[in-house]
Amino acid sequence: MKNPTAEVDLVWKALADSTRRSILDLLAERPLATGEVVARFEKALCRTAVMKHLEILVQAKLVIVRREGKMRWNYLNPVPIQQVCDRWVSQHVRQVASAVSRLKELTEDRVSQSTTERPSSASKSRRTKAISSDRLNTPGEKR
Amino acid sequence: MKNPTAEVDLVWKALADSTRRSILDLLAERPLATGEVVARFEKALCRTAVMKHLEILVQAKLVIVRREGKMRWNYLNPVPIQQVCDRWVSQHVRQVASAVSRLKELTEDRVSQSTTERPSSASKSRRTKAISSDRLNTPGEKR
DNA sequence: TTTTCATGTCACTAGATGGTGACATGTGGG
DNA sequence: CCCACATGTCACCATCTAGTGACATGAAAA
Repeated sequence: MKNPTAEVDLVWKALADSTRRSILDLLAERPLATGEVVARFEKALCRTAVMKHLEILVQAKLVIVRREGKMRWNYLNPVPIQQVCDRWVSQHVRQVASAVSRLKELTEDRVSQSTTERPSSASKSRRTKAISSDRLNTPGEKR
Repeated sequence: MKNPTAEVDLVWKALADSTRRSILDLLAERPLATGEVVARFEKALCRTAVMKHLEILVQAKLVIVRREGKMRWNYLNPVPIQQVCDRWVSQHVRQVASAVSRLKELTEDRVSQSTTERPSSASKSRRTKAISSDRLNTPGEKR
C-alpha cells in the first residue's frame, strides 16, 4: 500500500473508460480467462487493446490475476470500487442535504424570477465568508 | 436527457481527474464563485485550466451554474454521483459475496500451494461454462 | 519433437486531455 | 464615462490514452 491518494486515482482513472467498466461487469458475473474476455470484445477491439485494459484494471487492483498453466484467470476485486464509492459518497453525505436544498432554492428562484433581490444579498454574504475562510490554501495537486 | 449511457460516461470521465474531484470537494462544502475556485488552485493551475475543469463538471451535470451580475456561482449537484455510485455498487452487490468468496478461495489457495489439483479442475468447469454461455456476444462498445 | 494454443511485449499512431498565454466581453463601482 | 473586476474564448502545445500489427514466449496437445 504505497500512497492511498495515488491508488484511489488509479481506481477512478480505471473506471473512467467504458470498456473497462464493461470488463468489470463481465467479471462480476464470473471469473474469465483473458482469452474469454478478449472474445467478448472481438467485434469491437483487438486482443492487445483488451489486454491493455486488463492491465490497467490490475494496476488499480480492481482485477486479480491467477495463472494456471497457459491460462490467465481474471477475478473481480470489488473492494476498491466499494471503498472508493463509499468514501466518496459518505464524504458528501453530510453536505447532501444542504446541497439539495440549495438546488431547490435555485430551482424555486428560477421559477419566480421577480425575486432577484433575495439571492443577490445572499450571494454577498457568501462571498464574504469565502474570503475570510482559512481554506484559501489550495487543496489542488500540482501536476 | 439524451442518452443515459453517454451521460454516465461523462460523469465517470469527469471524476477521473483528481483536480475535478478536489473542486467537487470544495463545492460540497459551499457554493463558490468561479473566481473563488480559481483562487483555491492558484498555486497549482492557471485560471483557464480551472475553468476548463469546471466546464467538464457542468457538462456532466455534476455542477450547476447560476449567474448573478458578473459573478458566476457554481453549485454542487450530488445526484449524478450518488446515482452512478448506487447503480454501480448495487449492480455488483449480488456478485459481491461470490466474488469475495472467490478471492478468499484464491488467497487460501495461495497459502497452500500444494493443492494445485483442485483449482485446475475447477478452472476447466469454468471454462466449459464460459463457452456455452449465450453471453458470447460482446457487450463492448465500438469506438 | 513439433505444432497449436494462449498470452506477452513492443513500437507506432491518431486523437484526447490538461495546461498555458493572449485577446475579448460584460458587469459594476467610482 | 472610465476603469477595475470577473469571466469568456481561442489557439497552441506537451503529454497521455486507446487502439493496432508484428514478433516473442511458454504451456499443452498431437
